[in-house]
Amino acid sequence: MADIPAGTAVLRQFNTSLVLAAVRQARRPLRISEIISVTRLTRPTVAQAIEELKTGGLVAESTDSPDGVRQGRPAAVFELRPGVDPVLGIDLGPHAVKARVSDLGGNTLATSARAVSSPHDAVAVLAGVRRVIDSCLRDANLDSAQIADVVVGSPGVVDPVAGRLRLAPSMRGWETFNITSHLEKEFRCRVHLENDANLAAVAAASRLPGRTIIAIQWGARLGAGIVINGMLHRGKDNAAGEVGLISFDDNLAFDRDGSGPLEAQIGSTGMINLARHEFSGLPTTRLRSDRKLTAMDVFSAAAEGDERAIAVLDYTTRVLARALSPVILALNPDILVISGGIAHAGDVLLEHLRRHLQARTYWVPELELSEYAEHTVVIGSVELARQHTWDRRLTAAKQKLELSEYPERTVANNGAELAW
Amino acid sequence: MADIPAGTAVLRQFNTSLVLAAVRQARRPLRISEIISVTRLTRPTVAQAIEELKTGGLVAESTDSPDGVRQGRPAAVFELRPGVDPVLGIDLGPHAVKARVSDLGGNTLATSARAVSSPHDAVAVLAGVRRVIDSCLRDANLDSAQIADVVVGSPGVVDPVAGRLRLAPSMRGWETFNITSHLEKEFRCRVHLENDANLAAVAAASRLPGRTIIAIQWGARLGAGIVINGMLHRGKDNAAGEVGLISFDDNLAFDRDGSGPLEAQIGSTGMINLARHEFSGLPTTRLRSDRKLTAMDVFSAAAEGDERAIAVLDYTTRVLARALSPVILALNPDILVISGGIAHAGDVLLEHLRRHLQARTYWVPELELSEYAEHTVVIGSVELARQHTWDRRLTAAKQKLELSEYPERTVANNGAELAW
DNA sequence: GAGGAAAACGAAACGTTCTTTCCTATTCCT
DNA sequence: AGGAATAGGAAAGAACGTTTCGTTTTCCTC
Repeated sequence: MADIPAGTAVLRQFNTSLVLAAVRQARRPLRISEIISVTRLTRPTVAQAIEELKTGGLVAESTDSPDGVRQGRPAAVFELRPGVDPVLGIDLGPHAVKARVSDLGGNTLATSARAVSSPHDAVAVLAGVRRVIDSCLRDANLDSAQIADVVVGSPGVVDPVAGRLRLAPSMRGWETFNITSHLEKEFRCRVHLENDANLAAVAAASRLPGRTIIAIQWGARLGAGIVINGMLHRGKDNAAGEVGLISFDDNLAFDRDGSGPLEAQIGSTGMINLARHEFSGLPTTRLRSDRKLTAMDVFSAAAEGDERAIAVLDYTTRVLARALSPVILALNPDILVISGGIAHAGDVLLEHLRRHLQARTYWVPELELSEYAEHTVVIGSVELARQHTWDRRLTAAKQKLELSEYPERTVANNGAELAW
Repeated sequence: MADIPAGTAVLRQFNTSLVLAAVRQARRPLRISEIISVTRLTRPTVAQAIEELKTGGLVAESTDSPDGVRQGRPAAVFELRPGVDPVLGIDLGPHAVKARVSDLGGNTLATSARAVSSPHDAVAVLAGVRRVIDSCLRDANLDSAQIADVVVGSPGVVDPVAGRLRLAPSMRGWETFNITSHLEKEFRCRVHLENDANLAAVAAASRLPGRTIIAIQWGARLGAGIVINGMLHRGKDNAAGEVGLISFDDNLAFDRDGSGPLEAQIGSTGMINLARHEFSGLPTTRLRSDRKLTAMDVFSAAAEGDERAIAVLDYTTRVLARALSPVILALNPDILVISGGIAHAGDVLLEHLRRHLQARTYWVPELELSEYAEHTVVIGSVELARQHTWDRRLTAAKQKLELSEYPERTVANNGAELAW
């Protein structure tokens, strides 16, 4: 019965968590009196909690002099200890592998990136992953055992139990490889695998707490991450956000490379085709018609006003608006964020998309380009890793207040153990 | 500083809430020893909390003898006191007005319904509302002052601040009438206005806690209620779920009666048109072709195997599948629930819908007809009212642990009040 | 330069709550 | 009728937060 002794100790834990949450939300060094007014606790309580957090290494006294009050004895100010609970985010992209280390407070401690030449070669990619990780750890002067959480971002649908990928046609060979358990051998913490569009949504949500966001990851594939009131929505079997599979006729046909109908049409290869064939009649000053035309060429040409590139943009945004308008009408999100290479097309993209959405959705959400550009997914992964770590640090107390499962029936049999 | 005295008293409140939550979740009379094992509190603590809840009138000792254990001194068992915190749900439907009273434990205390002949006449509808309310209160032997919460369901988009309707074309005249403040004069509690499809979703969610649900309210209009992991999603400006506005061409045109493109096509009038004109070439044994053909005729004919009616169903479910497949791909919900008159078509409806969804969504959610039939919206409204009441009863303690807003800056000016 | 005001910090007394421990009460089984 | 099993109750002890008071440090004014 006394397995988990509770009591007034949970009160202490709660108040400590409360103080920690206050320090977190402030995002600046805080004086004790400020914590008092925010948490509505009394001075001795706050002081004791701060003391506990200091000995636990979570907060530290800041050397900055407190601003604002200029009279009386200067207060000691406290902040999250820089460098505490370092977390690692990894972006397993189709073209490059990126890593980033951040601490609990959100300070970036190190970053690293490497181009990937053969994304289908799991061994080669894995070697690249190891190098960016090592580089980050070295730059941040950290040992792998100190990392508090790891999040790996990748295209494809993540298998929730096995930590592997399902339906990841752009990364052939990865479906059979369990990257999380592979990495967990090197770290003393959990390693989480997450869909890249979901991470783009998490990155956007970190700037827009509590809002409802649809983040479109628009590159070779087309995926969406959905954040509902600040919470990432993964859907049944982690399979939410597969908007690339939206089709306009009655057949869900997959491409040779595993693309769904929508991403085949308006993904980067589709856009190149449009520029080379469907809209080849339109004048262009910046697009070459040889085989080396890339999607990025189209984007930058559109940003510079090239007529043919803009026609491609107009067409693809119209198709995207057709595909997404049911989702927008159903969810009515606050913001639609576009990330991926196409974000380089700039405001032209948003203008066309807005026009097409206005024709179909009645309420058009705010439209935004991801300000993190090609770093969106790494940033999202460190952000998610930080969220995991925060959850662990803050819910230790709250878990004690949650209910256990109910026994089906209550049966006592002489002296033997009870049925729950 | 001592405005809100906290202390060990919050611990008491927490534990009391915990015990209350345990009694709630159990849905059967509970012995103290069961509460102990579920809450992991000690016996004196649980006993004290029960005592407090008993004097507060929330729980009562049940007269049923406890089952399971058949040895030793029989334990007292406790349950939510029947009749505590009665709540009122009202369905302001286009054809009928319904009311229902339930207590905190979910026991239905009274129901009432009245047909509405002229839904555009606000005065007449309001008179009907008053009669069903009076009837319910009389049957439940309650005074309006005892009602703990009121939820009114209605088609249309609910204005979040004013408690009025926006965009409610099927209920003309209601946009200018503030029904919540009108009713709040009679009750001593808040009156909430809520979209009917949202309430259908809440009704479904009460049977399926924690799941992600899309509830389609399919009648003259077409609306969706969306529940994400057990939480109702209202969207920006409460405007989520307006799937009736989905269009397949590039123009969002509204009908004469304010219907959106999709609901004009496959709403009940659209279905009647299909049965009378587009599919008039198909044989029918049960459908009349005069002016009095109703949508309900089509549904029941389809349930009985009528060829023409089934063709209508096949066409409309195909259109619905086209419209909803982007939403399903984006959210990947656990369940899609269909409510409204069309649910009378029975399993034929689901079979056709499933076939069309399979062609477009890769993962098809479970499909269900609302088992509450035409009472879905009233049931959802009492359910939401119960949720409101539970939130108030359980979060009294939790609010004390939330943070206040942060001051912009901390400035002290001699003796004057601080800047927060 | 001295005194006062303002703000921060520290410590002890006090009250409330939970936990622990022991004992009593009731019922069924042998 | 006695024992075992379960429920219920009461008192001692520990932990925590609150209150209250006094001390320290700095800036401002005279």
